[in-house]
Amino acid sequence: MARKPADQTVSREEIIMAAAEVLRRNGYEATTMKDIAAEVNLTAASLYHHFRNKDALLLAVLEGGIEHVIQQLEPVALEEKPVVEKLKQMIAVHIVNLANNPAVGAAFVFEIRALMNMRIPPRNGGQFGQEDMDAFIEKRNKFFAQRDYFEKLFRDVIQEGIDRGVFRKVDVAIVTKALLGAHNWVGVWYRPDGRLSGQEIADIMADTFLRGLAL
Amino acid sequence: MARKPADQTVSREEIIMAAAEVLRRNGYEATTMKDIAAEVNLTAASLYHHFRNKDALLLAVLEGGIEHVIQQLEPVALEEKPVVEKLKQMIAVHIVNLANNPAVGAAFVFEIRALMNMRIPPRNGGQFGQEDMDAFIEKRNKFFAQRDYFEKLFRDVIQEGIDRGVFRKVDVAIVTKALLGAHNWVGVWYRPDGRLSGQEIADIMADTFLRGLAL
DNA sequence: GAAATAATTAAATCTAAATTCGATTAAATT
DNA sequence: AATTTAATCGAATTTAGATTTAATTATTTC
Repeated sequence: MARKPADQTVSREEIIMAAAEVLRRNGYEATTMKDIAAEVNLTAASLYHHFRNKDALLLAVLEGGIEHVIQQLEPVALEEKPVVEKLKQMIAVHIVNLANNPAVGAAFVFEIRALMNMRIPPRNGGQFGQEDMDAFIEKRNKFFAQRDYFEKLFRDVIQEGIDRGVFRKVDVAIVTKALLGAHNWVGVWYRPDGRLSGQEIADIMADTFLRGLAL
Repeated sequence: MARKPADQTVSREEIIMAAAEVLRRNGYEATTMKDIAAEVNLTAASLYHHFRNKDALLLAVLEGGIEHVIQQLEPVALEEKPVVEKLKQMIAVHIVNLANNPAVGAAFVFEIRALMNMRIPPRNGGQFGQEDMDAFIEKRNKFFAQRDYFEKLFRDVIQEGIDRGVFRKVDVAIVTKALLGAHNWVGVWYRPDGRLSGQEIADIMADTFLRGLAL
């Protein structure tokens, strides 16, 4: 036989979402292609029709996540408006994102290391050609650049606040790491059925953090 | 042959430290027994003389870490002194710990999931008896209890500050998670050769956070 | 210094997981 | 309707890695 009779066909996007969810539960290394496939009612072999290999699938999860956040964050960060408002809104965007998709958020915290340490070419070599490797490495580097840019968006706004005399003179690098650490952790502990919504959590955190920055 | 001639014999503690370091680099699932063994100039087989299996080794890393922190944190948390001072000191203890041993700190952030999802008995079953499993599960539960207790120490001090009218009325659960998230992240980005010492980072973070709590 | 114990190793086992392959069916195009 | 392209599967391949075993040497202990 081949192909399940009555069932729907599965899209690339659906696989990425499913992968994120399985990754959240088990982590990259502990997740098997079979696990991911099962989540969308496919066999492991079928996944290779959509992604070159497991690494490419992880990268796709992370890429999708960062692009989505940056796309929402950038306009706010670059807008001309009071820094306090701006930062408050950025915090909300980030945390609400994390709450809406904790799986992707958790991947950010947990799986970036897997991406860093990834052996290229992959373990068994496979039919990976030089071009495949180059393409993968380029995508990966782009991802890291976006991650750094994401952090920079926050850092720059905090710096702007200091320059404008709205925030006190803090160590911007450290304070930014502290803020993002608090955020990232949300992706780890947040549960959709919890007491508070993403927006409520964001408000509490923004409030506390902004008081910490106030003169 | 057997046993290296002139070399020193390796202790359980040394293996635990080595494991933490390798874990920090690669993560639990991606770390092989061979990797850990190499770090202490042993073969993989030798590790089984010191630990029942890979899981037990991870548990030992985490156990050692939490016990060490709690041991330092508890006296401070339970001491009778101004809450502000107390919390400041607790933050310093935690962060300095993380900075002194980022490997263990990173294990906390990254590897707890591996411990949660761990299949007992382990993959190939091995010579694991019911007693072994029971012992492992008990140790694991104890670890989780300690982790919760650790978080409670911080939560209680923040609550105390509110009760005494020293801190404003914040959502204690969320604010505690935010604080610990910021801390945990230190274990991820901190580098011993970086610009600031653990104590300096702690001071900056404590300062910002305490202002966030102030009335 | 013999016997027990601790630490180590090489080699063998055993399994799970990534990936490939060839066949098959569905859907879209021409 | 014929052909191409997309999606799927089962089975085979390959490999790495955890764990076991049996042997070897070092260190205590009596």
